[in-house]
Amino acid sequence: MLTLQVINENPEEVIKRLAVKQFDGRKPIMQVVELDKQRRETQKMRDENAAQLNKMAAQIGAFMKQGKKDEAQNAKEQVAALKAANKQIDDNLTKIEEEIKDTLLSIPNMPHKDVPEGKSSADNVVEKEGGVKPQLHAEALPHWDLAKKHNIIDFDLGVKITGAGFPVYVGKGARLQRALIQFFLDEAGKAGYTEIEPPLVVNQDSGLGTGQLPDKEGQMYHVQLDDFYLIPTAEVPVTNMYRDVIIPQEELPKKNCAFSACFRREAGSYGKDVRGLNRLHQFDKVEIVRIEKPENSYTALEEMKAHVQNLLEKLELPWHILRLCGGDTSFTSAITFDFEVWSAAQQRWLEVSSVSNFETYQANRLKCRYRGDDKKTHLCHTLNGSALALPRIVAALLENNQTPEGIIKIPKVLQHYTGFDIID
RNA sequence: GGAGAGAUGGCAGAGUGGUCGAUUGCGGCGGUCUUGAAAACCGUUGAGGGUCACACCUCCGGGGGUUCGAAUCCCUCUCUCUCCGCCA
Repeated sequence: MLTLQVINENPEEVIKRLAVKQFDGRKPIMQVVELDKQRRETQKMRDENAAQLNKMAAQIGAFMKQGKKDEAQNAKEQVAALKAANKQIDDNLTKIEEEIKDTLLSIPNMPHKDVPEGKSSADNVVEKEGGVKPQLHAEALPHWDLAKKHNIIDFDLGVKITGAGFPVYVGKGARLQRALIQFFLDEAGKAGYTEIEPPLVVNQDSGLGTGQLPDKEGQMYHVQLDDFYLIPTAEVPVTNMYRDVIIPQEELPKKNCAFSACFRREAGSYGKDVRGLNRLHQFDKVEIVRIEKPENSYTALEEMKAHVQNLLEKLELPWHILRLCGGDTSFTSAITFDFEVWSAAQQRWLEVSSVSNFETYQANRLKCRYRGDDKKTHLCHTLNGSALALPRIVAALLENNQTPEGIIKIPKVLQHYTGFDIID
């Protein structure tokens, strides 16, 4: 969530920048400013009463010690009246604080100044591209047909065992998954990211910390018996490692990577967009997460983009980078770049990575801080990106690398991991 | 799952109703001494709110209660440890 400090400093500027995200912030921002003023006044009253009460309690203690029973009794009666008054103020203060928090939670992150105007994905800007789109032969198949033909991914079996969106990878298909995971983790390791194997279920506090809760409650699988949530991305457990932590500044940046299965309910999705591997309820992903000092976070963001680009180039896939417009940038993000790969048989781009800088928005909720040269605590910047999500990479690899001979070629860089160079 | 013990500042560990936001040790930081370092000695060292700055307020796992007054008593939740059982 945004900090009160930023909002109080220049509410008009905040409103203006939120408008880039197609968010009308006037009402909530002004409400926060007003509520915060009330909070300060109310707290002042409460504190003064509390100080008075503390003083009298100490006095009573002194009277008791000296055996002045009457004076003590007299003071006790005065305290009772004060206490009743303070209870009222205290309740009021709690109410105001809750209202401020709820309002703050309803306000999205401010977009960075480099985020382009725009309402929807149609307004995203292609920033950079690379690779060559392959020309497929006449009998080329989409990946779901290829998966069936070569018996490497069984969607029907997944439906039988669990339901739609939970494919079963078989033989070389399973091996390819493992190869990609290993490849991505190795590359992240080489780039200086410390590998984490996180829990796949998290508690409510963690969901709140990274912003999945309360607004995206319906998108996560909820284990009701224990009140746990299946993670939609490793970002959740990994970023929450730094919840309620003050990091010595010499330990920054924190660079972590993690492989995990990801679980998403994807309520409301349907149609051709969800065919085959295009959209799943369970999928594999390697995530990179960084905790940075504010002055370094945009350099870090560029490094992360370069890292993802490098992965796609090594996999020899046609790619491009989208700079998301305000309307398409997520609630918590200040700026986001999406990477898409060209799926030759489907003749469409598939999103395989999303790299974002959240600046202090997540850190404020997480209370993730560092101690600066001034010996004071400051909020960190948090960033994350997929590096990479598997299913659509697999879709593109299968489709783009199929040959007229009816085999699928494995990119060189993966052969060492798969142990085979073709799927026949 | 059964029985018991516990949760205090970066760590260790006192504190069982009154000036305790918390003894002490370690660690950290600053200084004295030293050519430099170590040792020794002195000082300092939690977070948040509030203020121009002070004052002041809140926080001893979370929530609630008793009391003029709670780290200390009561209720409740969560977590940790030990023993037993089960088990990849």
